[in-house]
Amino acid sequence: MTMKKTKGRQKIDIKKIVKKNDRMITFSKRKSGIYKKIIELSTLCGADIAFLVFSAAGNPFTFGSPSFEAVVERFGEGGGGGGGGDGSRKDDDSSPFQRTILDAHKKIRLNELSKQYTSLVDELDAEKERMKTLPTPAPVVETKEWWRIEPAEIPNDEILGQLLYKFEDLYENLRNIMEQRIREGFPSSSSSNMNVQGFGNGHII
Amino acid sequence: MTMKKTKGRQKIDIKKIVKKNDRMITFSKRKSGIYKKIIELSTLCGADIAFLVFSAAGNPFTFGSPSFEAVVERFGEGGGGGGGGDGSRKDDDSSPFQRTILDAHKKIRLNELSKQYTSLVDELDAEKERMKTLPTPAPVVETKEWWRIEPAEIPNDEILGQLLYKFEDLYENLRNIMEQRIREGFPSSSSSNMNVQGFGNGHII
DNA sequence: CATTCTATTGTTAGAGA
DNA sequence: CTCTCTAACAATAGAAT
Repeated sequence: MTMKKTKGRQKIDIKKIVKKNDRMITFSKRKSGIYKKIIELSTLCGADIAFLVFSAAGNPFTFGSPSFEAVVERFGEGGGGGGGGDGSRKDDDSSPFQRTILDAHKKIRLNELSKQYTSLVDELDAEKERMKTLPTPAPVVETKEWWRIEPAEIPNDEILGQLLYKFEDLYENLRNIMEQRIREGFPSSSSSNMNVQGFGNGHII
Repeated sequence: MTMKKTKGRQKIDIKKIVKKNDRMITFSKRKSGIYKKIIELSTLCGADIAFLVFSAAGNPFTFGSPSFEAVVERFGEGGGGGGGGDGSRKDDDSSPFQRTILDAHKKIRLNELSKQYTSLVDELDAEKERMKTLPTPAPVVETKEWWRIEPAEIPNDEILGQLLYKFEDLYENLRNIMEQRIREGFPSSSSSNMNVQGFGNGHII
């Protein structure tokens, strides 16, 4: 007789998968499926997309088109967000948008934070480039939990020293930047025109 | 004769849809499709997801589970990001993760920025609540482009005055907070343990 | 931009590597 | 967690609202 090779796709209820292994498999496959959908939507419609997901185990994954960071930055630059932004598991692009004054502030604030983040990333990228030119390039420490770097994981003290120096240098740099920004003060809302360009349109470094 | 009611789904190439109207329709439908996929992935696997998309027209839409903002905040709290983070239209969760020192810095920074953003949002939410209790609740200004609020759109000068006062008050508040944080200084990397908890685990306000 | 209808294409559950 | 295979399910192009 002709046995079917597989049972084929089975209908499942949309509720938490109990078996850990099955859950991980589904997570991996469906995440890939969404990535594909994102690429398709971006390509077909010329949309910019950022996607961020934490697995049940707490591992983060980011994906974006044209790139995760570029889209997040664009969000900060004045694209604005959806509506209330409080809804749990609910679409927040109600139409017409409830763009309240509160939202305006959130955007202005996020814009500034994003700018700071962007310039820091640029600085770090430059630093990364400089370190590449070192005679003995420092081996990269690979840890799943970056905030728990054990001393034993650092190959040798020389490299550790180099890294610590770089860290302190960068912190110093950032501190100076923030102090300068505060001395300059924030623009006050003396006009109803709250264009974000008032915060400066270039990198702060 | 029995004419088919529709042509059914047609195969299409994944390239930019030329006809503007068709593109908008596809954008709307596929965006909804991805929202559904996100809810399913979140429910099935217990994952937290944030999704952000800009339409070709530049309109932003956010979606998330359990909520867009909660997931972004979690990202800042130490979840860390994917790998290199530079790839255009490419998955950045290469395995094993290339969690470089650069990434660690980006996360620490993002963590702090996110904290500031979160506390500002909290403050604004509280402010929003207080304004609700006013005798004459201020009508909300609805504009698609929040950064271009024309004076004519403000119902009357009394409400405008109220709003401007609130804005300046909030800016003042934030300025003080940032100055205080800078006086306290940032933790230096004197230890290899760079746990983000060093930045404080509560709101800064 | 959002929705509905239907035929058709695309995605994926289960099992195994 | 990732990847392959196959038979079912599920998403969606096109047209119209």
